[in-house]
Amino acid sequence: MTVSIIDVAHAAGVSASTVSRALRGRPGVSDQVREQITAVAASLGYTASRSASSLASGRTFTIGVVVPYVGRWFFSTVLDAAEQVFSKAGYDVLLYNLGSPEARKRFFTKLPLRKRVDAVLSLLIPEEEEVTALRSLGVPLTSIVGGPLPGFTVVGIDDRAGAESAVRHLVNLGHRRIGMISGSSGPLHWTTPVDRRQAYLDVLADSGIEHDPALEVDGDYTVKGGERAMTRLLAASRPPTAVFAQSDEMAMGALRALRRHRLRAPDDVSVIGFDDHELADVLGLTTIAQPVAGQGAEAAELLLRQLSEPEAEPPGQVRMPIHLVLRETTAPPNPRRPQ
Amino acid sequence: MTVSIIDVAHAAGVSASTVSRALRGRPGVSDQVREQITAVAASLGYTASRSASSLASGRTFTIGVVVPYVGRWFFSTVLDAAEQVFSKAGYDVLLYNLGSPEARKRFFTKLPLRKRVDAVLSLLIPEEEEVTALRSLGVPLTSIVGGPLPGFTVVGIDDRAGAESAVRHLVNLGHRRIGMISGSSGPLHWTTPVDRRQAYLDVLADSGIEHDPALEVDGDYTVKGGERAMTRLLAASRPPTAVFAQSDEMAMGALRALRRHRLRAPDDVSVIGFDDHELADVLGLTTIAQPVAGQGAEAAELLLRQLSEPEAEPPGQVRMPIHLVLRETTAPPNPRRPQ
DNA sequence: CTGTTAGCGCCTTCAT
DNA sequence: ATGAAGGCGCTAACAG
Repeated sequence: MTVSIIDVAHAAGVSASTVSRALRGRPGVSDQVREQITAVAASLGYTASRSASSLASGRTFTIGVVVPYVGRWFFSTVLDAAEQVFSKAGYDVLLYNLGSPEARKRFFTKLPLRKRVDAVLSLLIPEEEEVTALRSLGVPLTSIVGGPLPGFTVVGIDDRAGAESAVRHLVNLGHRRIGMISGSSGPLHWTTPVDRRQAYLDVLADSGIEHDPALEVDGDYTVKGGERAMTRLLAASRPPTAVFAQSDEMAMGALRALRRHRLRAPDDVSVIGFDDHELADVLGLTTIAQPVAGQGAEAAELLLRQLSEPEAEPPGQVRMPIHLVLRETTAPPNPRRPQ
Repeated sequence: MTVSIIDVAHAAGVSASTVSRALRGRPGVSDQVREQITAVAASLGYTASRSASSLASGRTFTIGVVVPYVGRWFFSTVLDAAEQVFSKAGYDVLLYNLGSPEARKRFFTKLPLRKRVDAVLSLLIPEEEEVTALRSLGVPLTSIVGGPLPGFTVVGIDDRAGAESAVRHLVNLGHRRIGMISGSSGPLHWTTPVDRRQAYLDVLADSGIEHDPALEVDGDYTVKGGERAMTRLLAASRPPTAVFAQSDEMAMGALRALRRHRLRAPDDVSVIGFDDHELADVLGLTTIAQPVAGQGAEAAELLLRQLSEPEAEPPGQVRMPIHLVLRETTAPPNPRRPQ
């Protein structure tokens, strides 16, 4: 039924080994024969069975990509970029979407990618035992987001610096009551919320502004959470005149809450986000831009390099640049409103 | 190095075939032996090599998912839902992201999923030759979006009905000059833009409104395109008082254009979208909601059913329900503005 | 119920 | 530069 390497060999009048060598560009085949074999293979529509070649060679030419939520903009954007790099290099992508706790547990106990992948790209921050499980695969590991992780190449941004410029921007505009909508903590290695919070505290202290715990609210990294958080901030005895949201999606929720309260940004409250979400521009949201697709592509390339040069010491951590994008949701505090 | 089925067999004092049978839940193994083997396998951390078992059995337990742009909300949402269904059933997902024309051509000529998948879920509308290529795989095929396709199970919505209720909503509000931001045509089987346009024309005719070609502009299914389209509509000699955008992302672009022109929805122009994008709520966008994740899950389940019941005739087409979601961007035409 | 015997399709020595 | 033989790890028939 389906055409095998032997069919090609017969049709070309050579042995299977020669076909194998020829098609994979290995030395030991005369140019003429190689050309002929290539032509025959094409005309027969031959493709080597991945199962068979993996079994024989030990290489799978596929990369496992582990994602917490494919549906979220950040992750799908990273995945998109990474997949392009992998497929261009001839690698397939096995996707594992670990949104629910059950899916996640199932994945790490059964570890379906054992013997199935040449490398793993993780877009989630693994817990302690998950790290161990991944390491046991014995393949190169790269991760996006999060702090340094022994045995992993981590691609990310400087969260501290990003959050600093966000808060400093608000301070420079003249704000003194600055709220923060933060992300929930999560796993141990998930340093992002911690770093961004520390930067917030540092800039406040540096500017001689007293920190008011009432102005810090959790927004769960979601639009809905951001909306709830802003609602709580507005209900404070002395509401903030500006808010730093640790993600654009939470910032969008905050804008939504403002609209619901017949308030506007930046007239009543300034809002700055973090990420430069594809729709931040549509909403006119001022934010800290990070290269999302860029991180996916970079991580993928680093992984491929480890595959092609197994001897070379892989980088432990790579930082991508960030920058402030000024749009329309931040302005100096409104003098007509009470501070 | 890695533990094989023979290691387990030795450790358990049985043969490899018995281990194979026991672990896969096949009949012909006493409960006692099965239990013991399961325990031994677990303690050794054994997982069957997918390559080897696929090669021997012909089954791969993996599904190929083909996507035009993983980065776009609609597709990543469908993918998210489908992946969950597949992985719960013990299937892995091989992802192919075919954004660029080169990637797409490469995919359909090399057809890397030959002999690698048990079924294919396509989120793109295949061209004529692409349909042939997919059929040649000899596995069940399901597709999301698009018209009926022989040999495929197609899951989708009633585009006609959806667009009809959108336009009718505008008419009912009293609008007579109704613009449309449409999606570009694309491949032959891509009936969505055609259907939605036809519904637009039908409702206009049905309401005794003359169709003005100047009020129809292409928005390319993107935010930017929607913005450009709305800008053109506003420049018309007699601009529309309401606009139907064939997707929420184009509608968001339209809202952006309005803001840039110091206009507002619905005060100056009403805007209705299509999809119920996750951020439609944030923007207060009135729209036609379609079950996006629902379609992904449904398609995945139909595929699994075909796998478990190969005899049964698969459904040719499945329609999911849609409904109008009233929010804040539509209202009766403003009497203070000239029609 | 369990073990034995052949492959699945390819890659990799080792000869020639 | 090429061919022959063996094996990758597992499953599926066939015996017992």
